[in-house]
Amino acid sequence: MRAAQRCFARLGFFSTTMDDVAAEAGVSKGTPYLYFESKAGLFRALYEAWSCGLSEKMEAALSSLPEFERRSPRTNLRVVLTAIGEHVMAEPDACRVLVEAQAQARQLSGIAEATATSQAETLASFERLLEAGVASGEWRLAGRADLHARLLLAAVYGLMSQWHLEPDSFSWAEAATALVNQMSATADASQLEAL
Amino acid sequence: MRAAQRCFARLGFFSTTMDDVAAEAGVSKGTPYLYFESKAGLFRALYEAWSCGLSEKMEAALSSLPEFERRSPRTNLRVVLTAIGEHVMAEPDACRVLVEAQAQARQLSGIAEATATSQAETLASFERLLEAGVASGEWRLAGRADLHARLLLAAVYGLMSQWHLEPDSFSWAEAATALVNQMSATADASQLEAL
Amino acid sequence: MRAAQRCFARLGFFSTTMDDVAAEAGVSKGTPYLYFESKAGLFRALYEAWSCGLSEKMEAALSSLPEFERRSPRTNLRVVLTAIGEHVMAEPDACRVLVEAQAQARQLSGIAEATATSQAETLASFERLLEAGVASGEWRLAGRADLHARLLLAAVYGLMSQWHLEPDSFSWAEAATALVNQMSATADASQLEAL
Amino acid sequence: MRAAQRCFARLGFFSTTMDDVAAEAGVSKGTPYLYFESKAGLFRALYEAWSCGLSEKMEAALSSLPEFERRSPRTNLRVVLTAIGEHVMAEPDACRVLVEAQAQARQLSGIAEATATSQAETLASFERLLEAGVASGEWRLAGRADLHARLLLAAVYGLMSQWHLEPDSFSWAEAATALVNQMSATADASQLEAL
DNA sequence: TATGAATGAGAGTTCATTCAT
DNA sequence: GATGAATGAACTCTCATTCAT
Repeated sequence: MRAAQRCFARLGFFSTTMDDVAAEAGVSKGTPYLYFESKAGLFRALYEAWSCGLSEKMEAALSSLPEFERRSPRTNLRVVLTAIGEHVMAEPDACRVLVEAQAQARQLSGIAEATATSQAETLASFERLLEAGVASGEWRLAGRADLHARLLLAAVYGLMSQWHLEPDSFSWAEAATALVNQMSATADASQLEAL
Repeated sequence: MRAAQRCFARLGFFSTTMDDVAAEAGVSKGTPYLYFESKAGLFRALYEAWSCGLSEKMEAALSSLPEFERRSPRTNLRVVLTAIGEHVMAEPDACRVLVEAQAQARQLSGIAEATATSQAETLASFERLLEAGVASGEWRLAGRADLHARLLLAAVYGLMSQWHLEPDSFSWAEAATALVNQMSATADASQLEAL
Repeated sequence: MRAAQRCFARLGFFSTTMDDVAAEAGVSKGTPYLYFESKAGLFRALYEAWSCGLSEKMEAALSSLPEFERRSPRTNLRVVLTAIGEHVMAEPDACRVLVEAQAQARQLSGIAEATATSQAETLASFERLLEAGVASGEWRLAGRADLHARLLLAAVYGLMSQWHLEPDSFSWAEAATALVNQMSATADASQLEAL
Repeated sequence: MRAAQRCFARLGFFSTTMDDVAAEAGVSKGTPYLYFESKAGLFRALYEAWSCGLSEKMEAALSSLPEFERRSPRTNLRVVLTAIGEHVMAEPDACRVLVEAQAQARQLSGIAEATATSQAETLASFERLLEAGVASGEWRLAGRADLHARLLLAAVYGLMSQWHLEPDSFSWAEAATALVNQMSATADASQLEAL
């Protein structure tokens, strides 16, 4: 029942009651318990579904294209960020669930591990992407790929966070482009410096 | 009672009970109500205290130095990011409160406005900073100062968010340096392009 | 749950806890809230049920008899007072609820209007009754039907009030008879005076 | 501190807090406890003061006049009812306290006995008054002096009760006159019947 | 499979009362 | 005598969860 997502997105985990969820889904109070162990379990399921979806989309966006290695790292990064943006904008409610899950990770049983895993995955993806750029010789990051990956992750998470509060305050596409430019410029600058 | 901060930081707003707060503070259940209207009021007070402190530190870090205009924008940015980092690291619990407040802004009565205000302020600070760099002729951002300010904000918030989950997973100082470098490189690149 | 009535009757609205009510009803703490919005709502429901019942009984006692107009006003009044007496004695606990509701009308949200309405109704009933007696030519009240109606109401309420404190201190039937006699004598005296 | 009276009159015993009382009196929270044992004690003191005052006024109104025995029972009754009316209208707040005390007598520790005593006294006063009328030969009540005394008490209490809810809904003076007339007419009628 | 009445632990909050100053 | 900060028991109400139907 992904109608529960709407509730969590609207009210947050703690302010949503199971009655809300049941009502939104058009079923009775006991029904959700037939499919989910508990409120927390339901939330976790939602979180996991979407964060897996995000990972998959990212991977798909990259690896499904045959000439991955030969494309410029700029393009690769843009593809990934665009995939994220599309995923976010396709399901704003899921995005809100994710933002809350991340912020509450330490309080929500079972979420902590899930977010840790998911973050680590995303971080690794970014890192691979950056290192591929370095390996191709086009970028130079002076051994800080992990640091820049983390900055990317931070920026992406920060953008999602702002976006869930005020969806119209900025354009994901522009922000993504700017992020790509920053990263490129940084890599190029390192290049120049190194010369 | 900033001992309440520890509770909120440890358990989050909703999982913290007023009994927890009272016990942590070593007083009895009714006492917090002598100083704060409600649980939400207490949380709001904590949030506001720290986010004001943050603004002040940022402003102080910049404006107290006489030669603001003549310093390089790189330095200015570093000073600000360092001030933020120090504030965060000085009071990790407060930082956690802020991260939660931001994520829960729509559910916590009175917090929504406060976070909006605080974000807008920070955004404006960053924008002024970037524009000063542009005005000095050292930086060039092709009229996207607001966009880059938002990216900065996103990155900072994202870093805080990661840091509150795993304080030791990266170094604030390094991340700040990298951020400064990114911004500089971006500005320089725009410079070059424009030539 | 009219078992709640027993609690309110025994302890009064403020000294009764919802736990008391639940225990008396043999259900658990939360159950009453499935049927009543709040403690005040429960009380109001009880009050309204009984005061409606009272009105109905009064009306029924009078109007169901076909020869209303032709009976002596003495008889009519006695019928009404007897109906009240029976209602009171049938449910002493409800009577106590009513007495408290009346006395606390200004403090109990929602009760004020209800009591005002209920009193106005009863007053109007009494007035109609007295005026019917006047109209029939048997009684004469020199245009003070409203005043005497109010005195009747006061006496009835005063009797209920005393009765709820000490049920055995007097006999409703005798008191009712005496009231009828007073009213008759008053009307007859006005008659005589007027000759 | 009779300023407490205002609070109890306005909000009722249970809805009045000791803070209200202290604030109304312009002293601090602890001060009332220097003069009264407890909230209930304060309430009791108020109740007793006024109900004693009422008794005294009634007695004074009657007995201070030398020719008590020779005056007509009509006049005596009117004097007493007028004394009550004046007492009520002089201190509406006290009247409200009394009405509540009566209604809550069974819940308010120490009030039950006080109201019982006070009611018994008033009842006895009325009875003496009626019996004096009988003894003088002017009235005849066929041995029901106690019953009529009780009706008088009920009417008086009922009037106070209505008056505290809507002070302007009727005139005490008129009501008192009507009551006197009722009683007289009743007595005269008994007289006639007996002839 | 689905229901929804019932549960009961536990939350936030109030307030009469105390007592060191 | 007067204060008012502190107490903590007790209250109303909520809601995740269960289970007989």
